[in-house]
Amino acid sequence: MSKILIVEDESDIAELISLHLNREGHEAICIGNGLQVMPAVLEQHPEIIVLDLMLPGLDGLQIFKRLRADTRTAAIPVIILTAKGQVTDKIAGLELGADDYLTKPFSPRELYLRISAVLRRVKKVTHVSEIQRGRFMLDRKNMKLFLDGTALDLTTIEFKLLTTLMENDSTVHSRADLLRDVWGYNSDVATRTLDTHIKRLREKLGAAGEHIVTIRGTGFQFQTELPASQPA
Amino acid sequence: MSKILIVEDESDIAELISLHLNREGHEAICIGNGLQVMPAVLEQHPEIIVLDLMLPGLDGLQIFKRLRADTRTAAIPVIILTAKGQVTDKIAGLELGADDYLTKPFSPRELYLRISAVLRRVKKVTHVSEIQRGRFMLDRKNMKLFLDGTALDLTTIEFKLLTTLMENDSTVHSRADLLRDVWGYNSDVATRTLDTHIKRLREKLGAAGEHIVTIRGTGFQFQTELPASQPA
DNA sequence: AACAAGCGTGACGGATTCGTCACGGTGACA
DNA sequence: TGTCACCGTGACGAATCCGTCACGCTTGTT
Repeated sequence: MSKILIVEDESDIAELISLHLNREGHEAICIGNGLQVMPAVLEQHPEIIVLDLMLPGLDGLQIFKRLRADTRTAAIPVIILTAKGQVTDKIAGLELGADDYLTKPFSPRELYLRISAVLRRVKKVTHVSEIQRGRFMLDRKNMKLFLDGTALDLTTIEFKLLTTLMENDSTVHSRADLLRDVWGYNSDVATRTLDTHIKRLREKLGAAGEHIVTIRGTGFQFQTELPASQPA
Repeated sequence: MSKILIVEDESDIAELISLHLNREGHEAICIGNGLQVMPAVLEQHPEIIVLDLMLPGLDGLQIFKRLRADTRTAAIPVIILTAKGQVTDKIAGLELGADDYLTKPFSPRELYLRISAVLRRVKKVTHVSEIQRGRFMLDRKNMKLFLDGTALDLTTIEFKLLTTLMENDSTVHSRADLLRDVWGYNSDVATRTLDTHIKRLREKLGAAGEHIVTIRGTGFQFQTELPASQPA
């Protein structure tokens, strides 16, 4: 399905991941040496890079910065692996432009889910500046929402929240996912904050607020097509 | 160069515009009847639509709404023509998702400039979610600016302002242009507001603020490459 | 050199926005 | 049917953001 570059020096971990990804239909390329990353990326054109920060020799952060600094590689999504507790403050300070972030130890399944999420996001989003969903039209460029052709003003957070929901409509976004996508990694917003913003969004959408559906115990979902309502 | 659809019932005006655009290397197609707009757009695939709001029969606003409601035509830039004073409140209320806006009477030259500006914007912007300029990387999707790899937080206006400047770097953006692009048409911000925001931007960029250059008497400009500084 | 227009800058008040909390309602499950 | 986790909602304070103004410097022109 997709080509994935894995930068990881511990060969057993790399192999485990690779095996699992292959089984899921992805093509995994493993690299243990940091110095080979740049050439490998330029040659192989992976769709995603999984980067372990703990590498012998070259620092993982350095690699990451170089990837982001080069025009040819800046757009490639990167998922960062790090040991628990290690360099977390450094990362927080960097506010890294990584697309996701995973702390060891983790299960291959977990990594696979993250990769899927990133792929989903990237493939749908990149190269589309306007999202059309039924009566809704989201204009990223001007940060505006059009409902039946009339413009609605949204705040920054409301816009990001709705964008995230609409990018992948009809899929359930868990609370954790939304918090991560909208607020970022190092966010310590309280539990009810998300609910409050969902509520404000629904308010602004008026009757169309029904398109934002609560999936109890899981999260929220944007439904472009509403199911036929039952008569009272 | 580009195919442009002109919807205008006064044939002399349409011809004048058409002539001028042809001379500038564009292909102009004229339509006088509102009902023919949709089929013409679907057949001809114009890059830009110039739409007169004052049409016999079908209302220009209706046409505009239909264009925006249809997925196949929603992304096409529209420049709206209107007589002075006419329906302005209606338009303000709509906050129309038009790409530009011209009040009659206007010179063909003026329209041409607007068209050029829109084309420039659209061609560069659409389909690119990240802008790379030297040490800067603008991430529209997450509304973040990366300077040498580290993230900077910008407010909504700051982000739009910088985006506008960076989209077309090394070209001078007049104050009027910036006010229009960042604040929108119906904005009544005072003269110094723009200056203040430019200042705040420069502050946040730190030393890199020098990339935002003042063109005295004209406007501002983003220079990706700074000229070699003179020794004191 | 003197003047005027254009621009940079600091300060300030109002408006918006955001996160948090408490409370009540609702659905799921035993 | 009762209990509990989960969710909706209103209110509130703090923080941020934004537009405006006044003042002074700079630039270029006469």
